[in-house]
Amino acid sequence: MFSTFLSNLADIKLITYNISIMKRYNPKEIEPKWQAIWDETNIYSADLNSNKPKYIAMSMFNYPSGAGLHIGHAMNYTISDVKARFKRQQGFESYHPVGWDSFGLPAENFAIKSGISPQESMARVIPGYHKQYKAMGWSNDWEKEIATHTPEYYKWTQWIFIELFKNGLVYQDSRMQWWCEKDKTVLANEQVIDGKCWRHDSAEDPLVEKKEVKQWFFKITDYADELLESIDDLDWSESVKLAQRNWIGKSVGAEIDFKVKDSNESIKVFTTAHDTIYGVTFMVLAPELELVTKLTTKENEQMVQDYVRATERKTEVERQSSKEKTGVFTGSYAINPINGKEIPIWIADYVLEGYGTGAIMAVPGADERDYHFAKKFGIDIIKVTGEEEFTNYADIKTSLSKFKLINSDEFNGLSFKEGRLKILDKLKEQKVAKEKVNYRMLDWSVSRQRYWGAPIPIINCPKCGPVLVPEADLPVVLPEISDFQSSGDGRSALARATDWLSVKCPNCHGDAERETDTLDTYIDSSWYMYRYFDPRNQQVIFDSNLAKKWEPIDFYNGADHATAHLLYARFIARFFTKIGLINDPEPFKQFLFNGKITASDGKMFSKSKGNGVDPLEIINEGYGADALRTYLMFAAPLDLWVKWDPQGVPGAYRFLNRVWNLTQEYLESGEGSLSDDVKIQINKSIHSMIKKVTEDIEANRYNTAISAAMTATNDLYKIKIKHLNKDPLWQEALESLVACIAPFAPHMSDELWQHLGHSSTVNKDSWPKYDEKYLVSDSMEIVVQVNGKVRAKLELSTGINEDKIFEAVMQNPRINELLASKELIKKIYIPGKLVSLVVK
RNA sequence: GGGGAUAUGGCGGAAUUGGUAGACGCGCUAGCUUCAGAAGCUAGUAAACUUAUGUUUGUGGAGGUUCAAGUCCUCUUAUCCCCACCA
Repeated sequence: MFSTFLSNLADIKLITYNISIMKRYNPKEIEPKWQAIWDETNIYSADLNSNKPKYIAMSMFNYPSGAGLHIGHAMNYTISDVKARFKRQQGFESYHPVGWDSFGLPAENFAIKSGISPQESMARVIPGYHKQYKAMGWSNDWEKEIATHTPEYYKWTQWIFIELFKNGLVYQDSRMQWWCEKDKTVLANEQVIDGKCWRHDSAEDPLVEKKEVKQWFFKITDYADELLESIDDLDWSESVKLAQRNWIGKSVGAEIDFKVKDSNESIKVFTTAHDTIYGVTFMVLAPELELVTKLTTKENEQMVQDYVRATERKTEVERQSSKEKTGVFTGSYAINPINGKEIPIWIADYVLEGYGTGAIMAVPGADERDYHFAKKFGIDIIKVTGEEEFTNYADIKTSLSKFKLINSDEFNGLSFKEGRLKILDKLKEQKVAKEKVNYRMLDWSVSRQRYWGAPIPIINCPKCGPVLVPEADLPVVLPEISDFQSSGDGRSALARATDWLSVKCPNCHGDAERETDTLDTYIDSSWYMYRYFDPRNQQVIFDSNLAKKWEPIDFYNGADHATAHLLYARFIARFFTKIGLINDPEPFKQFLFNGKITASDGKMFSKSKGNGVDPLEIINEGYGADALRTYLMFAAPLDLWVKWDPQGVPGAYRFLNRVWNLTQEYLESGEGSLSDDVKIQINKSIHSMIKKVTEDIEANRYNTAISAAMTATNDLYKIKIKHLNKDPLWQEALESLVACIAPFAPHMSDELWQHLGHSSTVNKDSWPKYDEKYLVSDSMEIVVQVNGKVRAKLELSTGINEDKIFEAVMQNPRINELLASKELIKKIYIPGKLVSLVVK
């Protein structure tokens, strides 16, 4: 498709039209030329100490893989690049940073297979990206490039671990963790998707398992409330804000102790409906709880053990897919603190270890799941709420307070609301309950049994236990090794790096060993935006004053990582704020969750399917980066998914070509001047374009910004047929047009800007201003509707008053005809727009 | 099961927030140019009817509010996304 067109393009005959003598648009020539000039002049290097107002726009940084740049990257980084360029042209000190999220599993897996170390593959792969990023025309500041796998960077990732530790936000715990047999590593909950590892989720991949592992945790739950509450004020895509709220999953309720009969044990439960406590007819523990063994009686031991084992073998998917309730009785009873009733204690897999306390008070009279369980096992069901008479359905929906408690002794007749307060008071008096807020979000497990990450700065001493590496000894450099396979005992390949492993305890100076776990790579990406403010600092993580000047990130975008990454980054920012490094607890002022690009059939692009579109191929074929960029930004609103249209890039190319040719024709036009009439037309067209493009880029409506530039180009084409000459207004019009498309097509714009006589670049301080006075015209079109239907359009002068307008309407022959022998009941005038007449 | 979003020509999508539906682009049609193709330029392109000025219908479906509804309200259908035995 492309090749037919382009082979022709290449040997285009210079005989058509009158462009024979003028330069033709050839991206293959001008794009590398300008990329070299930008490189030499360093024009995209931001002066962080500048007095200009600052602006920083960035997309989520890239994981460098052998596959190189794909069309999804082209989408993401062009979005932030357009924003950065727009602001740069507007006179901001605009910073479009670049970096590499270069730690992580793919490079390590590749190393295991190939024997090529991750350090080496990064050294090979990253320079390739440099070329590709430049070929796309992205205005990155290469002087401040960072990569998370360099000791200069991960020294500070380790430093963050130490600071969090010193502030009581790090702890070690043994947990049953998801374990990926293929990667030989534990996984965070969010890395388990449909029961499989997020990196191994195809049909033939194994399901994840649970394994007990000692791990380090960050106490992100300490910040749960703050993180939740401040979501409201963020200028972020709504879907992402919602995902964050759900992820944190706050619920307000109570924690209640149930004593176990004939035992010193008690069962703590979390409930949001303590008002139903009179309806509790049994307790359920998650099978994994330690308490289960203690509460199981001799007679039930075998049955319980069998059930627990069966549950362990079940995957999360199996547990969730079967709605049929299963469970066994432990043989023990608990005492309901509100009325002293004995209630049987069961275990069942519908209660999850990880949520709340892992135990529930079951109220089959109120909860559907408990109801099904009770039905199946013949347990009592007590109804504890009754309804008042309702006159309509809406009342039931809107007013829970109309439900009254029943079967609840002294609380009978109270509404839910009152019952909640009074029942809780009574339980609190007995000291068996307290208000409790529960979160779905758990603490952040940061240990990974992998090689290719930042080593955890901990030394395990047989005498002193885990001891922090002293700050002066940072970074704990990842040793270069040759066998990257996990040690197989659950530890990373680092366990075999014996020289590196043995070390003296900083505390007692006895023999000790380094921690062999590395840090979750999400930590690397949770603070990188701040390192951009001071990427070469060896003394501190970053200059706090610079960070305070440049925070927050004004514009951030990405098509993935809507929950984990953004939540972790917000957590770290809050911590940085607490320790005084920065002032703003929110790292990203604006976040755009942009759509992805798929193949024409709506399926994801993938190498294996062979349906990929290579951005560089399109550039090299002759359409150029400018046309590709313009198409990607024009195809749809940024938050929608785009289906790749093979005709899209040629279409964008055609538009750029029109702008190019128009400029060339102007440059070759003769002396002359324009009539006032034509001047009004040109001014109106150009100034409304400037207004629309300015507002639309600001509001992330790139597609309509580009269409406004197209409309103006079309207008100018119509005018130029008869009125093209060297009048200064033509110069001004073309400069405005070129400047307005520069964020999308920066190479061509710089070339044309030069043709138009500028020695400076269009990419700085060139944004045109519009003047409202050109947008108003002295006539207006008034639409006349009769009974809601458009029947006439009148061209009237703007100064005319309402009476005169109606007069003009009535004089219109067509309207006259329609009103004949009808009675005019109502007339409405919407200023400057329309007249609506109602007749009978 | 819960929550959210979307639905407009042959296609991607516009629509000043209740005021001329279909901007802009793709595709298609015709004309010019060309040996020819491609590119370029000009014009047309929601549907049906009409010689024509025009008329009627039309924003997933059914109702409603209004002088006026793609936009607001009620119900409904389909698609997509997120969360999911969350106590």
